[in-house]
Amino acid sequence: MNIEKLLQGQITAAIEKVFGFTPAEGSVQLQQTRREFEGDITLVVFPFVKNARKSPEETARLLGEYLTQNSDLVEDYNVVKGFLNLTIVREWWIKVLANAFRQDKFGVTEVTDDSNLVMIEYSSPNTNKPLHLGHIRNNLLGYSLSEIMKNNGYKVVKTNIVNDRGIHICKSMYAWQQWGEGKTPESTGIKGDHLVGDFYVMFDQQYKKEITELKEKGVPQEEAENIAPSIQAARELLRKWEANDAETVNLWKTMNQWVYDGFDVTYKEMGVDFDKIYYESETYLHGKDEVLRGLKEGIFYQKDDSSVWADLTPAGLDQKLLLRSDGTSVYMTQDIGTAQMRFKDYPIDKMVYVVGNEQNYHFQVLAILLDMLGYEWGKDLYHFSYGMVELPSGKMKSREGTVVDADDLMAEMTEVARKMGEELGKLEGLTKEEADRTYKMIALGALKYFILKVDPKKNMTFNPEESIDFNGNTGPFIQYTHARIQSVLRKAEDTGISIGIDYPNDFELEAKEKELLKTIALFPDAVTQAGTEYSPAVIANYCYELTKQFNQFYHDHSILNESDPVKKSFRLVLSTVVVKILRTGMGMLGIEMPDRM
RNA sequence: GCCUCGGUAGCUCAAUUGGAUAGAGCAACGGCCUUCUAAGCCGUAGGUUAUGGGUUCGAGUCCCGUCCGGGGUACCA
Repeated sequence: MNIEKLLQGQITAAIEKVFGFTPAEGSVQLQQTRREFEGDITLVVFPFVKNARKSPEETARLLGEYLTQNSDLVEDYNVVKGFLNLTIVREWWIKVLANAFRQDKFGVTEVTDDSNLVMIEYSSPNTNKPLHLGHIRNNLLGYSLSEIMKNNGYKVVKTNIVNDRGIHICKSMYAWQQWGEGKTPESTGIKGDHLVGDFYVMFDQQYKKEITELKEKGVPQEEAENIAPSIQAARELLRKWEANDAETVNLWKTMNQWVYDGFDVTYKEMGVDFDKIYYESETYLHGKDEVLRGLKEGIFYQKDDSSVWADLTPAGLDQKLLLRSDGTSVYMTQDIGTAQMRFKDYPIDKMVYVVGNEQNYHFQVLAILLDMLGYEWGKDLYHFSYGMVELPSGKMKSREGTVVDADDLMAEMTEVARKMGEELGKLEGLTKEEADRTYKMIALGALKYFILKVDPKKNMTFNPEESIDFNGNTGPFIQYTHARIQSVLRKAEDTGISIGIDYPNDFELEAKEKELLKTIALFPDAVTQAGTEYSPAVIANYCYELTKQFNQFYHDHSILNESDPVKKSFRLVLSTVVVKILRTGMGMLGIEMPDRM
């Protein structure tokens, strides 16, 4: 039950009664009362002053007077300029707490058999190099979004399309053939994805060298890029692969497997997973079939060089290539095939692609193409377009060695967490395993929160020089508060205090307690908003706000040493509910909450 | 060139979608541990919201211009 919705109805009725007109749809605007003013909920009265034919102050005063007299929710009011600040009866806030305490899953919508199914694609790596910071943002957003949708009552299928095929992996394969000396992850002790990535770098160095040499001989840049022996060799591998050459396919399988094994470790460390994995090598042929069908049905057209194109000028766009002149497929072809397979495999109500904003155009086109091909769900696909992660020096560039490696970053953060934890010496009673688990929890909490608290649509800056904070508006701050509450609750349990949710009529709330209750009451709205806006940041900011509120309360009022048993009981309920919300909320960000730290 | 997204405190980010005196954290400075975990709490300082106009009771938010930056505009993905 939502206080604003209830009030909206009462205020509409009040306006009709007091001023004799019906307010326009959506004109009853309610907001949280700012902390510097008295009151809980504020009505903006400007939209009504014209019809009320009174000054803003007078309009507000008359409404406030009426509501205080006639509403069971409003116990007092005050007017500041055109703002009517309403004080909600104390019983309401107590009821909110009791509700949250009793409910098994406060603030979330449970999934039922009738729930809509949303498929969320995220991660979708190339298999020629290890995951980096950019992938981390993608993975964290995708995982978090999945959790948020689940908590908004959707069935969720998490999916990953692995780009296992193409010129990029052939480059690593060629380099391995040239300079690999039979090296494997086992023989070198190097994680598979990193090993393959090393060869990709080797290829690039060789390729660059060849281009330079050719240019010195007077070959123009563009031609040099095209005829360099290494790129020719890589292309030859791609041709052999497409022709199903046994040796090539074997090497491809072997090296991809190294990468998958490496990715598995990274995903596990990051705490993300998938329900269904698609491989481009299996979907691209379906895409090709679809494009050829489109050609036969006159939806697409062919040029003299036999390349296949779509005419998107009716949609205000350009011409788009779908098959190369040599018949091989492009990125778009593959995505058409993947989409088709997915809709065959699952009863998808909504398809979400978690892909960076550099591909906005691609997904705009994909939606149109699917629509042209006759899939009614095509235009409904949702591109969850997020911003890039930049370094203080600008964009990350793998060639310049400025990429922040995912494995390294997580390991470094864990070390920082360990050092700090050992300095503070708070985990002394724990076994080494428990302490290690906690340090990892804190490190990942810091990293995940740092990334997810930012509006996903915006670019963000990451400075690898300054390690991520553990104080202030951070994951560990919230984790720490959770651990402190758990500690109090453990002690309460040990002493066998009974906690109840029935309070006498004269039970008074402290100011900090009421602030906390108001914030608790907002949790369901935050979950809903995060779902409709596809925004983990909404959850992160909410959790921070709640945590801050709790810490202020915790600082000012003792829980276990409170002499009044009713107050003590009330505060324990309050603490229990905060723990519950933080676990649910941070869970939606993929962040675990330690009981000690 | 064209399309598109953005510019908020020294730094990293908010701002209930057009509402009150633009808020947090970090960094700086000053307080608070004999008391439920100080990874905490309180305070000081920090802003012409890139810039010029417009719309209205009200603009960081909407419209137009200018400047600066990102991305896209590939027979790359």
